[in-house]
Amino acid sequence: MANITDVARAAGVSISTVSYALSGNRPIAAGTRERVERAARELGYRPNAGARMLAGSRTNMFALTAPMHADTHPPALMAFVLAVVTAARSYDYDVVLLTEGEATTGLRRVASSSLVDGIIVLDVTTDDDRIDVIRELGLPATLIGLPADTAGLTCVDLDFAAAARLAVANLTALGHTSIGMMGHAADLYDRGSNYAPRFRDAFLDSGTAEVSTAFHTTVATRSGVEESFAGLLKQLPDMTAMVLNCNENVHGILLEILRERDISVPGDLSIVSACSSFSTDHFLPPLDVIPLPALDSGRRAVELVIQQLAGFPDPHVELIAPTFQRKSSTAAPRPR
Amino acid sequence: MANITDVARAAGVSISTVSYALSGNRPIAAGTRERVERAARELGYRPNAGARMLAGSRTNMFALTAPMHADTHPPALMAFVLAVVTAARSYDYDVVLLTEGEATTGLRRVASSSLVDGIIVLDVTTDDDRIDVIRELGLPATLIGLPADTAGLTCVDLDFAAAARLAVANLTALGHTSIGMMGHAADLYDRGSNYAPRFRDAFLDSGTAEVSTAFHTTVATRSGVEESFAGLLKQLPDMTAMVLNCNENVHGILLEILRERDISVPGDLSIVSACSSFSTDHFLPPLDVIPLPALDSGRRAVELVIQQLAGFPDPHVELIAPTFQRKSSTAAPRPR
DNA sequence: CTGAAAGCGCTTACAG
DNA sequence: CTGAAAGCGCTTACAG
Repeated sequence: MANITDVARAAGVSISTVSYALSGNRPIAAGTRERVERAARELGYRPNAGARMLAGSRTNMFALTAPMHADTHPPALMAFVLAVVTAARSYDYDVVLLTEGEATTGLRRVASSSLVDGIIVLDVTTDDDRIDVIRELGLPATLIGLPADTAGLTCVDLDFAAAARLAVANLTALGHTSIGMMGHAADLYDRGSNYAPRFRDAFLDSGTAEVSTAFHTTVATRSGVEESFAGLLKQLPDMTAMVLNCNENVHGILLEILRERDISVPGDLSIVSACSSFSTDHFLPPLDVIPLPALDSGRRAVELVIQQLAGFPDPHVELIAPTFQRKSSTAAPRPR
Repeated sequence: MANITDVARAAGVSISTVSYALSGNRPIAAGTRERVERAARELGYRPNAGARMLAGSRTNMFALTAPMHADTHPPALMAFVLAVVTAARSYDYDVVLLTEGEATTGLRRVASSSLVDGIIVLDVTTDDDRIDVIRELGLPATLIGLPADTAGLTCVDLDFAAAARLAVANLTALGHTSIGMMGHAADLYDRGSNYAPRFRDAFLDSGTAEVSTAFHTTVATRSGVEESFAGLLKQLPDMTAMVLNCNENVHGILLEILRERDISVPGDLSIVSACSSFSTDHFLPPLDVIPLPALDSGRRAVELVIQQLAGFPDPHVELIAPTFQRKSSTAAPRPR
């Protein structure tokens, strides 16, 4: 493995010139830079990571803490993880993964050993143990998700309330006035996560004198979905549209039930899938969707850590605006 | 952040004694070691990661290359990723995640910058670009999955052929003689992955004069599952048992179809779910399952890299024996 | 049983 | 525009 001395010798310059030429940290004569670059290329030189961390002010490493607990939807978590890694690489950062088992201790460890320059926190819950550690460490960090107290923290998240309003707005624009929402399992609304209640509350608040809304939790089984659907129909006998904020299986089961009962989508019932981490294209019909923006969230989280590293702390909460993707599952309600 | 000099001063010893006392790399008087340990604890000392990498022969970092392509089942990938990270941590190793976008270049990069001591390769396909790079780099590495040519490589994988035989053996032991297999989508058998065909071939080879077997690919939609099921019944009109080697949605859809047709499980039809990365407990009935051993695979992959680091290369393929978990979806076939 | 010192490979002030 | 040198914080042969 060629080191900086080898490159300097090959290029006929000093090692400091090699360092500066490759890092761009000071102006170098064009000819010199070219000779250095060629020598580096020919020798397959890559700066030693450990030496760089030790000598420089940056480690070029982020920690990504990605716990996996009962409520975690693995595909969604995976999407965020990949988004963060990809975004980090675009800034020449590598990502060290920290798991549930070593959540707070892992953060302390990577921070105090100066392994990482910054931290990205995934799947934040309302009262998350990791939050206090993040505050205490004072390292650049961005949370994806909202804890109860965001003071002093930088957070990115989908605007779940706006997503609910957007779903309803699209349906009311088509003429719907009776809209049911099939939600997650009940315990998700009681436990630490807050995205589910944020969506639900904004959905219910969208109800007006003209537009009736109703909400029902859903257990992700056949009977659970049947019960949820029946519960919504009981509250809204004239329901012509549904907003789904629940997992992929529930989507499939619901469409199944509708098919059996000859309720056509979108003829008899319009459906919008909201905050979904999966594609809705394989459903019959493909469902209109407000996607969970994993890619945007990951990219933005990385950008915000990079900004903090550049000396602009500016703690704040950034809510990502939802987008509506029209597929084939919404239409005007049938005239009565 | 306290460094080794601070600890040495506090403990009244030299920095080499601190290093040796904490690493255990040479015998230290008990009293001295205790003083050093206390000083380190009180100062919250943690060796600087970069300095350690540079001075030592180890970086205490692994690279985990986890591509996500069309055939990847995200929850399964996530399970392997978490298993590897957890296992690595038990050896005081951190894991840097490499994604699809930077598969081969990422491996070269982390290797030539001496960022990692070893590599774990996930989701290996038959002709995987990363394999040549792994061979070329010569770093300790373990693949989870089997490439076409395993010469010189260390590989861990579930014994998919044994899993197929185990599924069939459990069913024949109950008296079944006509067993259908619902497989993945057709293109998975044509493309790079080899676990799917390994399972299928061993399944079909389990057929004997007494036991008939049939296989059908399955598209993960309602109509796809119906078609697959019909295809199996056509080949095996007396089918009394099924082996599922397909994704979670197909499981749910199949059970749905059976319920509609009043085919009871396991009364009329026994079912075994094979090589599944998800729990089968939430199905009605909970399905007997041969789990995909993500935890074991990850742990074993890490152990094998650690062994290579210790100077025992010993390239070989290690197939993990499948295990059968009885739930409530198999029974003796109804007497005709 | 312990210490003084070399050296790992960089980055970056300090000089010219 | 470039170089010589200090220094980052460790590990580990070398000495005693």
